[in-house]
Amino acid sequence: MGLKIGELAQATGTKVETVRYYERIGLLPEAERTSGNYRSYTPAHLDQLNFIRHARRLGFDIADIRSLLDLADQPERDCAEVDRIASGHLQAVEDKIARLVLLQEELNRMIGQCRGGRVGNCRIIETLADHSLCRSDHAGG
Amino acid sequence: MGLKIGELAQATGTKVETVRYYERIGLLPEAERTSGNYRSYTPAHLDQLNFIRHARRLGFDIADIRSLLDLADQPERDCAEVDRIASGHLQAVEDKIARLVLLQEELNRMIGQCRGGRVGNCRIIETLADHSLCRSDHAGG
DNA sequence: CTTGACCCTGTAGCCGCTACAGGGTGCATA
DNA sequence: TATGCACCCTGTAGCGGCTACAGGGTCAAG
Ligand SMILES: [Zn+2]
Ligand SMILES: [Zn+2]
Ligand SMILES: [Zn+2]
Ligand SMILES: [Zn+2]
Repeated sequence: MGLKIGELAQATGTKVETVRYYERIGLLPEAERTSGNYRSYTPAHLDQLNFIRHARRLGFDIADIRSLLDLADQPERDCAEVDRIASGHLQAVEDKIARLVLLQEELNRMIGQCRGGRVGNCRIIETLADHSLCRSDHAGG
Repeated sequence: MGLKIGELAQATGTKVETVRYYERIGLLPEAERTSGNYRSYTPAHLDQLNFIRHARRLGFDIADIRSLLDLADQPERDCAEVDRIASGHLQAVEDKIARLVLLQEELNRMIGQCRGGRVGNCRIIETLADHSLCRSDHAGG
């Protein structure tokens, strides 16, 4: 017979609750049940969960993973859509990095201007109170 | 009299609902009410909300902002704690950047290996299915 | 026959908002 | 005076991606 949920979880580095969550949202297909109502997983479940977890570790969101699983199920299709999803995600990652680097620079500047002493004279507090002391926009998003 | 919530929101680039949310969680002090039960904000509220929004735009979480507001209220104190909070946040930002750069590299590799064609031969799908095709750990966290 | 590790369902919480629904207020205009 | 409209009020639920219970059932070992 198949894997119990705990075995599947362990084999994929997932928490048991997360496996159940994936089933609940329809990301992982429902497993057969044993006579005692335990879920019983197949190697196909194992593969799919590994795919999901790997994609998650690469930062794909669940909607993207749904699409990717769907595509992976149609091997005859052109992979342009796969490429589009991956490239879109890469772009999002790059945007995030760019925003974080702006924050990093601004925080470095702020912290570098603090010479110790009292809060009343602290450049960090002053800068937080007044964005015009910032160099970059570190905008919103 | 003071500012209405919509005016305060506009003046600080905040949504009205967000202002009420900050009040609800105790981040922004409660405003006086007019006879018609409208909130009426003072310049002190304006300053504090600007501080909060700026800190948020710099990525500080609400717990940190609470501490920073608390410290800003005690100008005689040593600013070491301020420094500690800001440096801790900077460190978190740098960790995030490092993780995202790993993802970026791995995604770039994946995408670069796709030569078009069918999903059944797509390197992106293959890599998602098998982490051993990855170069880095792009770990968890 | 009991212990203890595992499994089940269902629900609520995390963060930082955002988005209603369903009502009240206040001012301008007809 | 009535009507319209922009704004305000409270309360609650939803987002994503889990995580953490509570309160019960199952199963193998000793
Ligand atoms: Zn300082
Ligand atoms: Zn700034
Ligand atoms: Zn491809
Ligand atoms: Zn990998």
